[in-house]
Amino acid sequence: MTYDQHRLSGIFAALADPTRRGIFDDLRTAPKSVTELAQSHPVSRPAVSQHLRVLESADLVFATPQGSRRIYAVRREGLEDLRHYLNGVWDEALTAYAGEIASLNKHR
Amino acid sequence: MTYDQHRLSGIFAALADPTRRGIFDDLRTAPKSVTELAQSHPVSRPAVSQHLRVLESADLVFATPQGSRRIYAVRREGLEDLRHYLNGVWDEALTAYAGEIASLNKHR
DNA sequence: ACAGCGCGTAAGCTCTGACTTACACGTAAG
DNA sequence: CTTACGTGTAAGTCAGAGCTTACGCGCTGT
Repeated sequence: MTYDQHRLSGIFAALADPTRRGIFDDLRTAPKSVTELAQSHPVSRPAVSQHLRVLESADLVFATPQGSRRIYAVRREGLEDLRHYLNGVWDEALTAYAGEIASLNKHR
Repeated sequence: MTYDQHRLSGIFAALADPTRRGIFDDLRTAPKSVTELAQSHPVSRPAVSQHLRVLESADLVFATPQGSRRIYAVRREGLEDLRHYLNGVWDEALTAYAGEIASLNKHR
């Protein structure tokens, strides 16, 4: 359980940075090389490499060496934990909770 | 569109920190006061206040003054943007993308 | 009215993270 | 083989995040 929490933090942190999420979103369209990504984003190429490292560590992206280039592509399964978390927030004791809120507002 | 991006970053950043997400998860069970939250988490009370401020800025939480105390509760609608984003990642040109991956693996 | 609780905020410290330039190495191409 | 390309990594800088203690203020209750 705690281990999943660590994974979740990794995913959230990876997607929190605008530049990095921009790269991720860019890859959602089609797989691309590092220099190709660097041209579409206002940071240096090493910065892109570092962002990709973070995304890869969070299992959100994977690389496929092709000649001297490395083609990066998104890994949708990496978002499953996030989806589980989201679902958990939504369908968790909804009615009981709504009741508490109601009584809270009533007493104020 | 870009404005939503900013909101998204706020949500991701807010939930990226383990302590802060722990507080949020704690509130999912039931609304609680600040000192109550501080007792359940290994940080000082002011730290909890600061975390709550971040969560509130991200529209993930709201406060209800009750006497001298402030009762915090989760705000599930605050996660809608996140849900939209998640859905967007999943059902976005799935077939076309799969085709690219296939040809990529073939050529390597 | 006055002592105390509950909370927010300011000030300050430390550590992480995003970025840069410089370097090293494998692959491709002449 | 040598030149150029594509990439990862090291080193260093700078801003910001998370935490603490100290303080101030409104509400509570005796």
